[in-house]
Amino acid sequence: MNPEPIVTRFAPSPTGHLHIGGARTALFCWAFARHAGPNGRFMIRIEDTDQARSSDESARGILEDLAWLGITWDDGPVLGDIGRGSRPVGPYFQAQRLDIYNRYVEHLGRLGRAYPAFETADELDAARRAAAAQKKTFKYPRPADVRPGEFNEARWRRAAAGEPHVVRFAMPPEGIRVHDSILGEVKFAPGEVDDFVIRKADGFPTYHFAVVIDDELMGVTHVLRAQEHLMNTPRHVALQQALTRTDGGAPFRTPVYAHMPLIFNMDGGKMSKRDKAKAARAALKAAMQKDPALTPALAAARAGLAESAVAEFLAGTSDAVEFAEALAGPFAVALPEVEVWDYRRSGYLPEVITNFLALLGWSPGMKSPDGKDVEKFDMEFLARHFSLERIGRGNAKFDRVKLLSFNADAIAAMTDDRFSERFQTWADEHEPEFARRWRALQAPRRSALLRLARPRCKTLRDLIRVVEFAMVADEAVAFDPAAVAKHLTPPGRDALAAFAQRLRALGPNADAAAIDAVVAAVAAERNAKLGEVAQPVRVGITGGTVSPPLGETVAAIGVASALRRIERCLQAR
RNA sequence: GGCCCCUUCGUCUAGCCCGGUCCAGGACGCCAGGUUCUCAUCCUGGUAACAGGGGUUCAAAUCCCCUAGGGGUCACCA
Repeated sequence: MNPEPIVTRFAPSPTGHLHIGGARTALFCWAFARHAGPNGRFMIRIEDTDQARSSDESARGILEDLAWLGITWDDGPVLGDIGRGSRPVGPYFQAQRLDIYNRYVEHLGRLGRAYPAFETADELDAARRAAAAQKKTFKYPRPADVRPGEFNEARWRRAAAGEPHVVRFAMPPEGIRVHDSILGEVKFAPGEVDDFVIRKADGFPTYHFAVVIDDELMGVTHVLRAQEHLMNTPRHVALQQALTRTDGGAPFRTPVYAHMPLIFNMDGGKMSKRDKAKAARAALKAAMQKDPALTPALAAARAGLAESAVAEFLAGTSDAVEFAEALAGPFAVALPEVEVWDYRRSGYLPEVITNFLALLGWSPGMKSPDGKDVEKFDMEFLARHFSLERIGRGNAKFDRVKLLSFNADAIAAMTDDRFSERFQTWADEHEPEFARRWRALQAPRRSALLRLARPRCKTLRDLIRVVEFAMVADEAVAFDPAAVAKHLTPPGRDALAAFAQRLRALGPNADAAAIDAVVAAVAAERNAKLGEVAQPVRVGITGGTVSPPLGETVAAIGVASALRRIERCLQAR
C-alpha cells in the first residue's frame, strides 16, 4: 500500500517580481514536499486571473527567481530543464482553465449555492462608503429572492440573456471551523462572511474560487501560505463543503492548512517597493541639503529624468520605483532590497537567502556539539528536517544586517576557485562591462586580486569596489584630495620617493613579503612608524587611504605599474 | 471599528506541548580589549529579554484568566 501522497503548491500571481516573502512561502512549500521524499510533490501554479495586472513576463521572472534559489518544482510550467515530468493536472496557468471554472460555477448554480448578482461596482462602492460613514462594516446583503438550495431560474435567465453580472456564492448559515496546523482551530461565527463573488463580470473566476477548484483537481493536500490569507480560509472551506466533483461526484476535500507568520521590515512596516522610493528620496534630499547648488533640475539631468518627475518624487506625490532606480546610480544610493531579484543583483548567494529565509519563522531546534544553535544549513538539510510543528506563530522582522553577515560567512567559507566562478557568473549577468575587463586580466593577477579581496567581500558585488584600484589604468588613478592633504605632506612625499627607489631595486617580480620588508626598511631608516610610510605609499598607488595590505596591493598590480603610479603622483605636485 | 492571529535580549530565535536541570542558551548587532600600515577578516570578553497583572502549585518563561500592545483582514486584487 502506498502512503498518502503529499502535494504542496506555490501559486504566485504574475504581477511583478518575486517578493522575498513569497520566496519564503515557496521555500516552505518546497521543503515540506521534499521532506516527504518520493511521496511528496511540489507544484507551481500561476494565478493570472487578474487580466489587467498579469503578464507573462513577470510569470517568467518569478519562475527564474525560484529556479535561481534552488526551489525546483515537480509539476508546473516548464522553464528550460526545470519542471518536466508533470502529472496530467495542468494547465498551470489559470487563464487557461476558464472552462473548468465555468463548469463548476454552473454546477453550484444548479445546486442553488451560487447566483448571478447584478449590482454594479459603483453601487457597491456607494453602499460601502455609506456603511463606513456610519462606522459599520459592509456585508453584501443577500437579495430576498435568493434562497440557498433552490436554483434561481429568473436570475440565471437574465444572466444568460447577456445582462452584466457577477456570480456570488451563497454562504451556509452555520459558522466555519478552520483547522490550522500552526494556529490550531480558528472559528468564524455564522454571518461573519458574506456572499462573495466567485466569477467576475469579465467571466474570470475570483481567486477564492479558482484556488479551491484547482487545489482539488490538482490533488493539493497541504496549503502553506502567509497568515494574511487566514481570513480567506472560511470562504474556501465553505466552498469545499458545497462542492462535489463533476467527474464522479466525490465531495471536495479540505486540505491541511498552515498559515505562516508574516515578514516585516525592521521598522515594522511591510517590505514594499515603496521602501526604495523612500530611500532614494531621503538620499536625494540629503544631497541637496549638503550641496545648495544641487537643484531638482540638476538632479533630473544627472539621472536622465524629467524635472517635473523629480519634483513630484521629492514632494512624495510619486513613489515610482523607476525614479528611485534612476536616481540610485548617480547619487550612489543603496536601495533596500525587497524582491529576490534585488538580492540577486546585489550579489547575495541563493543558498544564503534560502538559509536565512528558512530561519524566519522556522528553526531546526538543534544544537551542534559545541552547544550552539544550528543555524547554518543547506537545502538538503532543510528538506530533511523541515516540519510544520516547528513553524512559529509570531511575525518576524527581516534583519538585512544579519543576512549580510551570513553572506559574508558563506563567501569566507568558499575556496578561491569557487569564489572566482561565482563572481564571474554573477558579473556576467549583472555587470557585463566589468566582467569583460575582469576576464581580460591575466590569470595570476586575477587570482591574486581574488585572494586579497575575498575577506573584504560581504557580497559578490563588493569585489568590484575592493579591486577597483587594480582595474584602472596607471595614468587614470584619481587621487583623493583629502587623502593627499593628509598623507602627502613633505615627509610623506619623501618617504614615498624613498620607497619607490628601494622598490625599483627589488626588480619587477618582487613578492608581497619583499615589498612589505621595503616598507619596514624605509620606516626604520627614518625612525618613523610603519603607518607614516605605508599611508603615503598607499595614496600614491591607489589614490586613497584604503586598500589591502601594501605588499599584496603592490604585488597585485605589479612593481612596474606601482612605480609608474608613484612617479605620476610625485610629479603632480 | 467588526472579526481573527500574535507577544522570550535592539533583531532572528532555543527553551514552552511533558512546570524544577533557566538568576533563560545561541546567532546577528552593539560595546570593550587583542592582532594590525589603512580597510576588512580573525580572536577574547561584555551588553541585553520571559509585555503587565492576577491565579494554580512546594515550584511557572513553561498551566489558567484578565489587561495592554502589535499585526492581519474587511474588493468584480491575489
